[in-house]
Amino acid sequence: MIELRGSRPNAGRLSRRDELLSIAADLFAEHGFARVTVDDIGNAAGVSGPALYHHFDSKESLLGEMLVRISESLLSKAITIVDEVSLAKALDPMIAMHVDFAVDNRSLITVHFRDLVHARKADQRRVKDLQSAYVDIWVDSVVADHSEVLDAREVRAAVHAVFGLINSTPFSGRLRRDALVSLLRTMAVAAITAV
Amino acid sequence: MIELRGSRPNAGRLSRRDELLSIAADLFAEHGFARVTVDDIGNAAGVSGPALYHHFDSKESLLGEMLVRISESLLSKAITIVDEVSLAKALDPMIAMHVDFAVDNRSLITVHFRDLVHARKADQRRVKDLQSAYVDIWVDSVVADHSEVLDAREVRAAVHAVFGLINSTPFSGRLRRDALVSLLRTMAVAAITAV
DNA sequence: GGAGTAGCTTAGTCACGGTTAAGTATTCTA
DNA sequence: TAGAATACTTAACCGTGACTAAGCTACTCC
Repeated sequence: MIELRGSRPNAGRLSRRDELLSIAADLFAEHGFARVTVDDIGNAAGVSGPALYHHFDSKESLLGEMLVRISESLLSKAITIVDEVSLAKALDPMIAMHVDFAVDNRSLITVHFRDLVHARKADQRRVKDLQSAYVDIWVDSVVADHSEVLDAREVRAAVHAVFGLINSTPFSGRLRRDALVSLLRTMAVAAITAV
Repeated sequence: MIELRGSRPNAGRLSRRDELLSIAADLFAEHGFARVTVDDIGNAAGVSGPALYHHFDSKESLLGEMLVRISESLLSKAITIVDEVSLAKALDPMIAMHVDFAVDNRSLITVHFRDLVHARKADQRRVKDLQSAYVDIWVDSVVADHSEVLDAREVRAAVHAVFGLINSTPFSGRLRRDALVSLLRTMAVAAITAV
């Protein structure tokens, strides 16, 4: 049994940890967290099962880290945008940003709102808080862009609807990337503008 | 230990089977299929665990039936609409129908596209076929309503995006029912019209 | 060149939960 | 009123899969 361990000082540029996270994301997206075993993840990474525990406390904490990262990433991007342009002008670039993310990270999108229930309570809490902050920025941006008074709860529901629209990428089939991006942007703008 | 079995000849009007299906749907929606035990379902129904096996072959087949029912129900409603009005005029009523469904069945919506992976392969196949037929009707309706030639794959992606928009009801918070219905209809129409 | 450490291995252990077995009470039917 | 059918009960089984233990190898850094 010839092993080529060590012949790969860091094959890609991702740390082992990130590599596992990425591999696990694809597996979770395809089969669901509960249906993927620790051995599955190991095998897909070219190592065997329990090796995972040298990088993560548990299967659940791996999931937790994955989900928290996504939420943090989206939130930080939204904050950056709002820092660069005024709140009232932030909506379009945020739509563009979110569409890019959804198109380029279909697996993460799927896992994110399918397997959150499988994460630890504390991680769920953290993810929900981050999401909530993210939604707040969108809501504030929509409100800031309108002169008339809007019902905040209605805007919130509308923002969630737009997320639903954009996050449909896992079902979008094999459309050319730029065609999909342009389609989703157009639809998202039209939908939120109709409120 | 006093049992009131039999003092309830058919408490509601649902058969035991339907009652279990409904209870399980709520539990699955809240915790996810994999996190709900057979005992949980039994307890919530006032019976104990294995009683379930007098009504279903397995936990998985219960899920399968639940998912297939949803898909069948949506498809049959779409077919009814198309039978009543012309294909080109079917879109608005279909949006209204789908919105009503999504608003009134949040649990089912959640389970439907979160726990499909946990169903038997055969049930997954059936659900996907039904969904596909449902999407086809929408796509045909959109195409029929336009005089210019549309890219079918693009329309398909757009329809999925509208589903994502409408199916956001599990995240919509506590908005008045009619306000939510009207919001989602407006946004859906605007989104699909923008294509 | 030896020690630390990162990263892995295989061989278990152990709890959880779906499922089966076997038996009981109630209602329905001939 | 037998006895079939329905709907349940509790107790037990047992496969699966997360996780632990203990030990090996090969780099890196003084």
